[in-house]
Amino acid sequence: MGTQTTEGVQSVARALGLLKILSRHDEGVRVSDMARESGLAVSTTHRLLTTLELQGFAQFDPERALWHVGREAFAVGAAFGRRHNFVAPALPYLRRLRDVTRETANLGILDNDELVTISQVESREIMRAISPPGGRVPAFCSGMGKAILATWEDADIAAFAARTGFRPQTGHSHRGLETAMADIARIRERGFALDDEEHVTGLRCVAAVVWSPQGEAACAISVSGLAARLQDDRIGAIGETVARAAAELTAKLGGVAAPG
Amino acid sequence: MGTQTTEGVQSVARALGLLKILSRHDEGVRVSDMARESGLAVSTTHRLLTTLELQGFAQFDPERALWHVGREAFAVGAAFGRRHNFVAPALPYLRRLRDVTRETANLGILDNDELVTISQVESREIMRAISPPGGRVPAFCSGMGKAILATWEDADIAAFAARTGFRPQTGHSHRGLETAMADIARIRERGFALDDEEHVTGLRCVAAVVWSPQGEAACAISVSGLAARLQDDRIGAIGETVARAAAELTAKLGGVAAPG
DNA sequence: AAAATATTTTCCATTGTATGGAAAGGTATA
DNA sequence: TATACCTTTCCATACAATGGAAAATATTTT
Repeated sequence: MGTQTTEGVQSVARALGLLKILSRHDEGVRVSDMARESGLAVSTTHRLLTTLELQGFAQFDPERALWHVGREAFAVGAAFGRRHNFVAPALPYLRRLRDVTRETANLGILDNDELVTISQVESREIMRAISPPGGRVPAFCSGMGKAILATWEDADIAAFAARTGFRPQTGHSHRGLETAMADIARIRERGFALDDEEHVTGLRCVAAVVWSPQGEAACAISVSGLAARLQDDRIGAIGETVARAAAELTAKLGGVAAPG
Repeated sequence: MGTQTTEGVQSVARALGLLKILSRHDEGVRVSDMARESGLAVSTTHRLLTTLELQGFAQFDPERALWHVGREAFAVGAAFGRRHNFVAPALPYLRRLRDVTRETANLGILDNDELVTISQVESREIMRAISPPGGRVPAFCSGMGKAILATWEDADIAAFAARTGFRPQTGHSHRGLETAMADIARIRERGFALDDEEHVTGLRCVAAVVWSPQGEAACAISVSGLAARLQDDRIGAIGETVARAAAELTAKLGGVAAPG
């Protein structure tokens, strides 16, 4: 029996899984706990960790017998950050958004059909922002996701919906193409997207798209906060503020809005 | 024949190697080039890349048929950054060092018996700093490395030297314990270390250690520049400047210099 | 201090899984 | 259209990954 197409190369998938577990435990993890959490045999876990260590992706603290993420993982991850180098120039804009609105400002990209929050201003720590769960959201349940989708051709959006489904997160989430496209139309018209408790109940989010030099959506920025505070009468003004910040960031990055 | 103890689990080591290659090519790499660079069969390379992609560690751009580092690598690498969270608070001090000395300011840690430069002010990009080759240096050939070693017990330094050797990089590098310990003694006395073209010919570096709250060396900071510019008459003043910055950073981090 | 318990690390035969050649399926270039 | 190059899939084979068990360590209990 050869390679499983669903999982890829078994040992590699397992090792990467261990790496993910390590990244969730800043305080360090013991081999036996790793084995428990991953469901692998202790000996297998140990052998995979040793391999990760030999390559610098894991780090073992012999004093406390704890495993950590290693420097190579950092070095490799840095390459991803470099490719998305709009993060650093975006920070001043996010900060200003935060200061003006007094709400949390976010930056996200569409990756692997989901919206990933890459940066967020409040903690001011870039790295911190990505890992917290909730960083990945189905695109249709996210203001930033919808803002990016709205830049696509209708046919592409429909194909995307057919492929990924809607995966509604709350009672407010889209669950059909008609209402979603109506929302998309409003986004195009207004120049910003509203996530009205579609991801988390009680949370609203106003987002606008940032364009790349290629005339495609590079990322989106947003302001998110409690629905109780982000009430309808503020949405228009905040939406315009976010859209303006997005336009400024687009200019700063040398981006251009797609024609049409 | 079972697992090779030198390499660990073969497929995992290979996959991690591919990740490292990906991280060296921000512009993206094609499968066949990856195969060439790694020495693996094309089909094997493709299968491993697919596995990495399934786990989010690699990303495939179907338009251009190019492979990139994926978001999970970023998320996992972020965990390493979090553990070494003295990087962010150090930046203002590094900037000031750079401004005062007009030379490059660096921050490094001892990891895996080598000195790894984690951050460096000039580009202001934290992430950029770690990847460039030269980031890893044998501890005895580095100002920061020697500054950290100088905080250890003599016996520990000797054991370290016995274990790792000196691995001299230039004609000026240490290659014996006697001269190295004499250097260490001078470092302890003056409060800063001098790398006098011991790593790269023509490059000098002045470093001082930053202490952790546990009274151990947390990291080191340094100023590096051309030997032609960092001449003897400036070393004393720069050394004191670096040592002062290191002391301030230590205080900021709640660290304490070890007694004795 | 000694015994008991828990955890890490090594070993090894067995089997399942990773492998690379080859062929099929695509996409640019001439 | 034909040619060349590249990506992707398939498959029999052999080799490398596996997990149980034992050895070596560390930690806790008596």
